[in-house]
Amino acid sequence: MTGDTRRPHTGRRRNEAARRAILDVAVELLGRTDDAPVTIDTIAAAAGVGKQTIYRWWPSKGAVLLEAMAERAGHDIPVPDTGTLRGDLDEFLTATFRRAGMRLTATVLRHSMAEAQRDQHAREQMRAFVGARRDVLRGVLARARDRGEIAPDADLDLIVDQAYGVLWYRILTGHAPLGDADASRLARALSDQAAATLTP
Amino acid sequence: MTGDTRRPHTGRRRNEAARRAILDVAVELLGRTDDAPVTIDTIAAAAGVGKQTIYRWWPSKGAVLLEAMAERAGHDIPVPDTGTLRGDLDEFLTATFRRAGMRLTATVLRHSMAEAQRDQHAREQMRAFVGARRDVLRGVLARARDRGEIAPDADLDLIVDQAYGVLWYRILTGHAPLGDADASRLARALSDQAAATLTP
Amino acid sequence: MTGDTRRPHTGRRRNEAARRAILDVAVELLGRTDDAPVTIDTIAAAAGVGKQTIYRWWPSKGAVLLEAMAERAGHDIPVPDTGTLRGDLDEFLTATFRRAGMRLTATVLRHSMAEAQRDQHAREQMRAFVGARRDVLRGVLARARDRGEIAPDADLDLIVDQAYGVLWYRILTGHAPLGDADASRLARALSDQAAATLTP
Amino acid sequence: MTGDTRRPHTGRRRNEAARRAILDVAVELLGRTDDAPVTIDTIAAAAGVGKQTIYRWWPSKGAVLLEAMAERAGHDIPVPDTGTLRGDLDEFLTATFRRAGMRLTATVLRHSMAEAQRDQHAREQMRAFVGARRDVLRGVLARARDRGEIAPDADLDLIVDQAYGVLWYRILTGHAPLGDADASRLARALSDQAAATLTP
DNA sequence: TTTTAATCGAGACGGTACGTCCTGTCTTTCT
DNA sequence: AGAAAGACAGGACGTACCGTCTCGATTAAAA
Repeated sequence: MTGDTRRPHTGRRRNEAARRAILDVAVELLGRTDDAPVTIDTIAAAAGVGKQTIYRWWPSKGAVLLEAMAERAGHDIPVPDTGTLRGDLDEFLTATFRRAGMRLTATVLRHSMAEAQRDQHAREQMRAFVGARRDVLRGVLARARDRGEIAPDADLDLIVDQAYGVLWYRILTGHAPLGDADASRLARALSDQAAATLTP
Repeated sequence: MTGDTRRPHTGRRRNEAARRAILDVAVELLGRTDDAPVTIDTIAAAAGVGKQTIYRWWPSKGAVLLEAMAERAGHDIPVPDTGTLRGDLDEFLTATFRRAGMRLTATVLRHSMAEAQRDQHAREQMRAFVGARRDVLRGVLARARDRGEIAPDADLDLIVDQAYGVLWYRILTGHAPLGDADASRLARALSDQAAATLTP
Repeated sequence: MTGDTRRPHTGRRRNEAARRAILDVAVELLGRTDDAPVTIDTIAAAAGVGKQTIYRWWPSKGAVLLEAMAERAGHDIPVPDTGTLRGDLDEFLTATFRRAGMRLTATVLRHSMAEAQRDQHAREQMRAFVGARRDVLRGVLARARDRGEIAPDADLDLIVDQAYGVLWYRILTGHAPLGDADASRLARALSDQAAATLTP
Repeated sequence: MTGDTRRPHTGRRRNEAARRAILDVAVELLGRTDDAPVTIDTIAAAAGVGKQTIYRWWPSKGAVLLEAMAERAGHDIPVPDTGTLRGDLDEFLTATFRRAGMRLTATVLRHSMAEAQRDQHAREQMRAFVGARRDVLRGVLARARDRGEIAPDADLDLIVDQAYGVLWYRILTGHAPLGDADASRLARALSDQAAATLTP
């Protein structure tokens, strides 16, 4: 194969430090409890960056915010392997709820979801983020199915929705916190639900 | 004894027609699919009303939107009475999902929840709205408990959270529609949860 | 002629106290040095009067302001009679400059003239007020002409304009105060001017 | 030695075309006979400019209007040099009255003076404008003094005040136009005043 | 004495302008 | 070519004011 399509890319290369600063500042500003709205000018100023540098790499404000959110809220929830569905769910939901229950993360998630309702780019990124988290949880359930812990007619997507539904609903309305006990109780209820057969 | 709460109230009285027009227009504009954001100027113009008339009665744009939303989304979901928890839940969730699944209502709910994340007044009104809907569903569960259909240690709040959690989660992320089958399956799962004792 | 078009005018009569309060408050507010604009709401509130009571009797804000101004600034400048033009002018201009030089009056005049540039009613009332003051001064000059103190070809209108021109110019631009010495010097210059014949 | 006042000034530079458009539009709108008040929104729209671009460079509406006025009304009145005070005054006042008597200019002057009564910034700019015009006329008088045409005790400021006083007084009240004959007669009267000694 | 009509204080209303803020683009200079 | 600085067009925000329109209460002449 001779076709070397490598383009030399003349000119200055993207400044990775700026990218980091922008995303870090975005998370920090999004996480503020005071209702001061997060603006591009604020982000640029706090990151010591020109506005154009932001718009060169992201299509809109929402896109920046959502990428910042996804970075923070998506990673480092380990995929558990306790051997039982209930154990796996308990561990996973506890870790997930703990993370989402942190004040900073919760605020970031709240405002990101709000942004996703207005900004098309943010909407798509939220879709991708949510899809990725769902896939992880579905993976846990799929493993349990392979172990025979799950009824063949169980609606796994609904179970995933129940888990993340409780999480987002509480974060967005703030009517109750996300506690460890809630995670455990929910884990038990959902594993029971997954095991139940449809025939009454 | 007639309660003499007579207040003299000198001066012109609030124009009820204007109030209606404002809320109606707000819902109509909120429900538009095109992502043109709903503006106070737009509402005022479309309702044939001065901006000050809006700000005289509502503290912020979000407050208007939330009141309009609550009026539309809260009412006319009947409280069922089939005699069984599962039947009641099925009926209630089916009606609720159907309503929330309507394109107009869903759009209104989405943007209302987004607004509630930025606007303090909207936030409080969303809290009240969500609380009222939860109370209705809790009432259904409480009646079932009186009939002995519910385990004494069941966490009713968590059950309510799952029901509305699934609803909001799907509306906000749009990853799946709210179908009748979903409502029924969820009704069955939740009634089973409620009935289950902790000691398996 | 039998047509008695007298309409008896049943109903409540105009409240003279309210009229006085409105005009007094208008002068007081107009005379404030702080640049807070004088509004109808402010006048009404300070006079303890409803806005409609103002608009029932005056066609616009400017009309109220101008009437208030005219009341204050027009009266009680006595028409002098010293026997000579120079003496009359000195007395009249000194009294006029003293009155117009008072801080309160000056501020009222300034803002009235400004109002007269925007408000049609105010404009007409200013025209009438200015005309009346000019007539008084022209009267002084006419008397002097009857005494033979004035050249036949003197332009009395121009002399009047010079006198009031200096007054308004200084009030409006504030570049110099209106002092007694100015009045006297101007009186002398203008009486000389009136006496001079055109043929050099 | 070249003064090295080099300031790097990074960033986009002020758009001179926008500045011109704003001032031109301001004059044009100020000069309209219909009494529609001149609005910042109107100026911005007619100049094809965002409102912020106006407020970035001028502190208030009045400041824009006054700068536009000063540009139009101040320039191109030549300083005469006929050799005699009377000739100089005649030429200067005739040119000045002609310019101020133009319908457009008169309207602009009227509304500018009105604005200067309410707006602090406009007030200061009016002060500067008036001062500059006075200085020019004082220059004419000073030259005549050097030629020995003026009495040592003449009050030159009062003479200047009479000239501009008549101008503004007529423009603002509109009780008489500014004609060439008025200018000439005033020129003669004022030159006589300047020449007269106090002790006749 | 009752009726009728006009005025009053209070205050909501439609409309318009204000001056601020924010978005996403464009321009300039430097690296 | 990328970056910081910052001006730009556009447009929404929430406030202020104008002049009009109720509302219930008051006051005076007419019936």
